[in-house]
Amino acid sequence: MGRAPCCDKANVKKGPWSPEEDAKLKEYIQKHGTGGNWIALPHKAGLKRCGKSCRLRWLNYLRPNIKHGEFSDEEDRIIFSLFCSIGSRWSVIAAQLPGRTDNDIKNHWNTKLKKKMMAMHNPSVQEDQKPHQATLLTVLQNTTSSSSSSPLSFTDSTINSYYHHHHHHNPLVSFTGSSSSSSLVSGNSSTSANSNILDSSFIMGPTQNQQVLGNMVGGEAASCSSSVGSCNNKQMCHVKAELKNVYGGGLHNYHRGGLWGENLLDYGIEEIKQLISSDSGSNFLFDEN
DNA sequence: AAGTACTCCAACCGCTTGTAG
DNA sequence: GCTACAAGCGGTTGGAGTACT
Repeated sequence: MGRAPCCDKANVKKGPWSPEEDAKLKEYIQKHGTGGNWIALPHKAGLKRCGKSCRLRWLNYLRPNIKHGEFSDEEDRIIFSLFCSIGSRWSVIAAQLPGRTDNDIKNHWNTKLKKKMMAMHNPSVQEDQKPHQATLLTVLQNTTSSSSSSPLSFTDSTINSYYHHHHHHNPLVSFTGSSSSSSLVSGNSSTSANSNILDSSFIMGPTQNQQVLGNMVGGEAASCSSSVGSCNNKQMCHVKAELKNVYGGGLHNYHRGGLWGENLLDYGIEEIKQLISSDSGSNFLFDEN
């Protein structure tokens, strides 16, 4: 059986795009748009390419306002922060970074940020160890104990200012803390003691509904180690449902009765710290298994 | 200078999701 | 509700470029 091919592979060119092909595709789309049908587009545009290939080329390279080149520290911070919140949902992360594509961010993560994170997580860690093996907790701890000049250190003001400036709403990472201490969670001993729990856990809201904030794509319990796309666990489905809320219903619907039982925006940074470092036996640290 | 190892990124593959009929 | 198809997505790969020995 198997899946039917999306196009006639025999008559389709593969590999790098030539400048001529780029020009054809760009010209066609600028004139006629995509028409909502990528499958038919290459034929109409006179290209011997798969529709998927055209779509990818357009979205990742030819589309106007695409930003190429170095990622700024601020972008790094945002990517890192969102990764901690929702995992490898590159398209969602890309939506928060105007001009960046999911592919771009994914590549950037895999080639740069992953290593930075591993270095922070454990300087002696082997290169081939997957970033998934780091926990949200350790990341946060490292993050917060780093100097503010670190590319991977966050400030609530940094993130807030970014979103206020660009998007008004940040559904996934919003801190209302006014403290300049720049930490989401303090790296205190109580959190350290819970690291093993967090290794295979999701961070849960303080309420009993046990909805998922998001996972750190970590650990076997999460079973999302290699592919979120193919991950069929219910946590991921839940994240997707929440994201749907975010983008479909807006921020205010997102947290209400959702992740935290109330709007996360209503929490100050200190309260968030408390939530995270609170009683290890509570539902806050909830091991799915 | 030549060979090898490593890095980066464009592009591909195949699975999931959305939707029209 | 079911099926088929297209779009979207995320993981993976291949090759070009660069660094190292």
